[in-house]
Amino acid sequence: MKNITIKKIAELAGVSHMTVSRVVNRDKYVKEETKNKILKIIKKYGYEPNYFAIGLKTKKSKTIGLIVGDIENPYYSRLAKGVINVCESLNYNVIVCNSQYDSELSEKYLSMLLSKGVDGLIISNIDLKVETIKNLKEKQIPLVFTNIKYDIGDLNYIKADDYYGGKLAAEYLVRLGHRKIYFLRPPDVYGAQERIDAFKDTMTKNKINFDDSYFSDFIFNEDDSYMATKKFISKQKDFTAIIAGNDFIAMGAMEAVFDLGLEVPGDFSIIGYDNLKFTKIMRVPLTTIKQPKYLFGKLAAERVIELLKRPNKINKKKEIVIKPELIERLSCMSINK
Amino acid sequence: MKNITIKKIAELAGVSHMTVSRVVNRDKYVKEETKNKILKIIKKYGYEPNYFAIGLKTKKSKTIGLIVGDIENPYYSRLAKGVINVCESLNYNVIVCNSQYDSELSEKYLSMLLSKGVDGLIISNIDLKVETIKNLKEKQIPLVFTNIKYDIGDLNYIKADDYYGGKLAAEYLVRLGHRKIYFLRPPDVYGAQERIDAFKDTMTKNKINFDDSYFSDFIFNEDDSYMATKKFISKQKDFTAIIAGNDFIAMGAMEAVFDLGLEVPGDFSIIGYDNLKFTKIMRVPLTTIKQPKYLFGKLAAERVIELLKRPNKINKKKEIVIKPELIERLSCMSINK
DNA sequence: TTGAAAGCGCTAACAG
DNA sequence: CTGTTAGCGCTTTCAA
Repeated sequence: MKNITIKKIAELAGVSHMTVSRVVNRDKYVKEETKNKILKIIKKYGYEPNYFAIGLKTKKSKTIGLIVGDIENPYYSRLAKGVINVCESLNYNVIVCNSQYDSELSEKYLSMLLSKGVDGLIISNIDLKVETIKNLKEKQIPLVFTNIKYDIGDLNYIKADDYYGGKLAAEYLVRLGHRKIYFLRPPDVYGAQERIDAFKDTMTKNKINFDDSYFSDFIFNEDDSYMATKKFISKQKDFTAIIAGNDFIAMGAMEAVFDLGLEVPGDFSIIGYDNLKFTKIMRVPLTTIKQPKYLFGKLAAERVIELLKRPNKINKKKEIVIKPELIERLSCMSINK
Repeated sequence: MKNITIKKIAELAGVSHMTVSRVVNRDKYVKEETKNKILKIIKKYGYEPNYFAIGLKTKKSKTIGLIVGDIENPYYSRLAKGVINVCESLNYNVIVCNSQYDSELSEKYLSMLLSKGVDGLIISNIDLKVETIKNLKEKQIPLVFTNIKYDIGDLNYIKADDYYGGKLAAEYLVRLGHRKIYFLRPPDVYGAQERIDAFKDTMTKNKINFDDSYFSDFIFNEDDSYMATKKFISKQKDFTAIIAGNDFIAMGAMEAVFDLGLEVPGDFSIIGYDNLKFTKIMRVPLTTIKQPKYLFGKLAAERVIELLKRPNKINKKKEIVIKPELIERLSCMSINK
């Protein structure tokens, strides 16, 4: 019943297995008549070519590997959707690995993916060892990074213009008259530093003083953010605005402000980052910076598949940069007199 | 440089490739000395056994297939995280397919997964043809369904007690004194009907009249819900509560109520379903029914891997039922005098 | 404890 | 247009 092989089909059709192979692979050199006959038998017995045998010969898996930080985070799940939808429409499957932001785990999953012969790799915001990347390059495997950057030449990137995004947020608050702006730092992901740089540059350009006390430690989730916000507010009373490293951080910050009996945006203007879905239905709809996450995934998938179809391009660098966008809602207000 | 095979390692070590195979597979019948020598060479040349060759012989892929409705939906992404984390910790990878709630696509992805020789399958809330399921059963492939049910015996399920969940919601509102409760119906996923039944039973038991006008059409997302809510409120003025089929539906409903200049819970009590993360930071923190989504994924993965290790159990039915839980927040109020 | 032989199911290369 | 041969890289079986 099971395991119908190409040979059995050939036998049943009274031809050699090669003729069957040709039919399966749509080779044109098969007589119409023989072809139809074989097709009928294939259908009747539900023959499916053996994936491993094909892989063994062709070294192709029709599978793409995707490593993300945390698939539950809407940022990644939307990106993953972009990747999966594109891949599936082109008859590739995607193995999703959840690194939990752990770079050792990332390395482990990477080697699992490699050993499964994935045809291409999309690595999202994960920090790998430079040595690992170099190995990957040597292996000539199509490789696209999203929102991360390495000091190695000729890699493929899909990334947001984070400096620009950071500037968008900082300039907006400054324009609203804010001078003392607290920065709740996101984890040390790619882009974080550029956004901090943009903040500092904006402050400097506008002749606003600031120092290290304007920056929190790394904040990993909304609970961290809640604590950090309560802490800084209790210490310093003259801040009027908060830049949150991402929307979850903004969420925690907003909760903290409310729990202290203060108002958003009355006492604190808050701006987030990412424009996750929930931001528009928050207690105070959140002003934030929009990142096209689905697009990151889609472009990354398209690029990786292009690369695997044209191996000569693999070592050509390509960088696609996407501009983020300010989404104004109600969590920021002007304090200009 | 590339493609170091077992034979090359054998040659380098001056043994047969079988001895290398034994070392790789931790067979004990290898002299300590030879073993170490081979291990050293393996490490030196970075030898990795070829996945396809192994698969061709063993028919095992160390891969699990997961089909979800929409990976971007927090319900599925959290479930997927449960699946992925468990699988990865046991050295399985997972191919994630995004069916977009389309049952034809689901069938297509299913056959892609099958042709890739996945060792097991987790199918989440997706409606497949009964015939397809039967085929799957014949193939003896480990198979676990989450939150869906078929009229075929001896299948493996991980599911929530949806009747109980529905009852929880309905009884809660009735207890608060509500009599005219509008039901915003979720898409026709598994469990939806049981929750509606629970609602009807609760109403009947409490001698509360209701009819078809108490139920909306199927609602697929927050925008649908927004429209549907505006519509029913404009028509009927005496409803005091809304049961939303899921939290996104509740989100749309709440927006609509506010946009009509009405209050939650003052004019309408709203209860959601799922307890997604964002519900606690909504404009009015949402009372909802908690479903342990990570647990669904975790249990499904554990079960599927158990099954593939004990093939004799594959056709034994097992149903794990999880009780949902009421999470009281601020979106419902008592109207008892 | 080790090795030789066979073969998993397919495709590439060539011959007819 | 069709068939033969060889071999991808490994494991299973059996023999030594």
